[in-house]
Amino acid sequence: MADLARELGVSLTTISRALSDHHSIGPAMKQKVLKLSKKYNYQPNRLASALRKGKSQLLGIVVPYIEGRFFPSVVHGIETAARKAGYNVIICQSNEDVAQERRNLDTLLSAQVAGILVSLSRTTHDFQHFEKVRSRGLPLVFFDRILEGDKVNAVVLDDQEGGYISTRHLLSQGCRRIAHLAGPQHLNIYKNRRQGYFDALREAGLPEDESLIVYTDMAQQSGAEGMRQLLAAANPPDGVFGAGDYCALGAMQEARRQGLRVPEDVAICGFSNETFTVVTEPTITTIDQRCEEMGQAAVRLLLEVIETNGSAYTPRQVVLRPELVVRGSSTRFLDAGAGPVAAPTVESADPADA
Amino acid sequence: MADLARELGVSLTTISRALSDHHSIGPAMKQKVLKLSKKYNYQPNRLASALRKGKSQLLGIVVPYIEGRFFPSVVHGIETAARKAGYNVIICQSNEDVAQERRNLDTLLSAQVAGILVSLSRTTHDFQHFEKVRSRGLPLVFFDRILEGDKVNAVVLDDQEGGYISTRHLLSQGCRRIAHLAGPQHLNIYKNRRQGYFDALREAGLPEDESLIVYTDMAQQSGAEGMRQLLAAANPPDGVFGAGDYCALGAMQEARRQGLRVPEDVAICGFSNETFTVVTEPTITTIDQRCEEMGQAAVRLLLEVIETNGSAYTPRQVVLRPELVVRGSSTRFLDAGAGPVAAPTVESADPADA
DNA sequence: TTGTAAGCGTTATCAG
DNA sequence: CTGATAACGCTTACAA
Repeated sequence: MADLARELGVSLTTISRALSDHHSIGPAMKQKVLKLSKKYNYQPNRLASALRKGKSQLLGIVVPYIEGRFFPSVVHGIETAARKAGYNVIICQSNEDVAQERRNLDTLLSAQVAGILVSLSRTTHDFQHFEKVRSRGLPLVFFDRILEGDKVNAVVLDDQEGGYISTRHLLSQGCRRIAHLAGPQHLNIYKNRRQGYFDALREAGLPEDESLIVYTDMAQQSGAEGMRQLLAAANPPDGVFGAGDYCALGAMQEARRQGLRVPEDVAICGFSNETFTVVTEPTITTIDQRCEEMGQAAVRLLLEVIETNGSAYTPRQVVLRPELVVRGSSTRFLDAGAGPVAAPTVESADPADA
Repeated sequence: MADLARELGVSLTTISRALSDHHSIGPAMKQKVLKLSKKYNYQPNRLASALRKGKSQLLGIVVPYIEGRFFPSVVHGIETAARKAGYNVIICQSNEDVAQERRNLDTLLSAQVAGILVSLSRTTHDFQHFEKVRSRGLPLVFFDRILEGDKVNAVVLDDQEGGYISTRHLLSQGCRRIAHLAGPQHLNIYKNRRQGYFDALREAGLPEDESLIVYTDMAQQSGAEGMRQLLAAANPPDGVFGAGDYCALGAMQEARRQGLRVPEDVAICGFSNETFTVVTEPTITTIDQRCEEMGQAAVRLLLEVIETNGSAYTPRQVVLRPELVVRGSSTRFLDAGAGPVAAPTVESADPADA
């Protein structure tokens, strides 16, 4: 900047104003400055700018890890939305460890981020370490994994709705005895998915039948075992709603192993829209968690808080509607009259060149 | 810091020295400062520090995107290694677009990162936009997707070796007519995988038989079609090396559809160790690309360059050895005498709670 | 519309 | 071992 000022015979201030599009700057001068800055390949030093302004253009992300399908997709959504708004993101992993999560927060505070997006580690049971963040008035938004009961900004998926539309879909496909492969009930997401399942049954006038529920650890093998158990019963199910894709897959494989046809003899739905659901035979009907949208919504909410800076902002919760993705494992015939359900999507698994 | 100085009646300099563990500081004073800084919950301002020192503790990453299996895993490796060395990472996506890649670089330069890690976008065909980086003397390391012929620091996978060990494994399982589902040959990775396949055949005294090679676009469906073609021939293969997991899966499904047993009638290997390879029936033998290690190696290399700052550093290429992961689709009997090949691994697909 | 000067929080230099 | 001071590159009152 100093070089430009010297060469144009103006002050640093003028240069600064021209570059940052300040209102009180002549268009002629602005053009001159911009042109010269191009020529000199000027790169603004955002550190200096942020230091002076007391606000950087960085957003901090804390996630348990960056693997599997869910978090990378959310991060992808966050990065994309953040960049669009002129922000960069700095990523931290807690590795499911509160202590590391605390250190992550310190790091982000030190980096003077403009706001923080967090999905809690599994070992986080209180908000103590977020007090420091809050006391600095640093905007904070949680996504997916949150602690209940606290008034915080958050973006979450409506898991209950997910269980509901999934079960409803099975009903619409003619299933009348629908089993549920449930997850650990101390985790909210699984409790809610189960509740949605109950809701749909009740709505259809069907009884809650505990013998149709198998509690699993969500693994493929556990799903297969659950299925074995269900099929061994006197009155086996004609539909299965799995709380996750892995256990749904295990169930499907077990059913086929026993000579049953999927979906004709037993229809199956999973949850999460894992990558593999599109490569199995048949492909698996599942619930999409709107990972990208979650990231985008989280950024949107965060920017809102950042912009309404200072003024008392009432914490807000954004609840995303899950999306039913109908595929082969549940498609007995095209859906009719069961509400807005998409026809089987044609999806191609896109192999990356890596 | 000013508060601490006032309260302790010493100068800012002393505080700074105590906090940054400078040698010329009394242990007594150091303790006092550290203690008080804890009490006041002092957070260093890394922006100010970086501004003054002219070097931040940030590493920049530019990847085409953060999805699928490969890039998230590499990023995970990078983040982990970087954090261990006291660095944070800023992530940018190029979305396979050179123009965006250029902007990403500008962003990172502006953020005053200490070094940059890049995996090139598919539309990048020259290094022009990296000149700016190089001219600033900013350390630069490429990984996975690089431009050949240039002398740069890079970490890549030995794809040829991958094709070689995969084919060799099939040979060791008794296969004698091994087909190859090849990828687009203008991409180096696929050309190299095919070359490794040839190498293994030649070593075993088997001829290169073009009728055993089908060129695919790597998609599942394309693999199925390729398999159909191969099986329709007079002399069908008893083993298939697919250049990717998706096409290998398609081939496997087609073989089973035609009543063949996998691996007994035809053994199959894929490439990339995609997540789904562990949930199929049978599970798919594949080549692991060492994603984590690639990230770690890239960081290691970058830090080396950063540390040997200024002095002429000769570009170095790190070549990672791919790892054969033996699973059901190729295991006819336990391997013996074919070199160091792992026994079938017991892996569990770990469903995330999300 | 432009310029002057102070200052963001830290560290390097030089002098005690 | 400690302190005063300048400086990193940029922004912003305030003054002209």
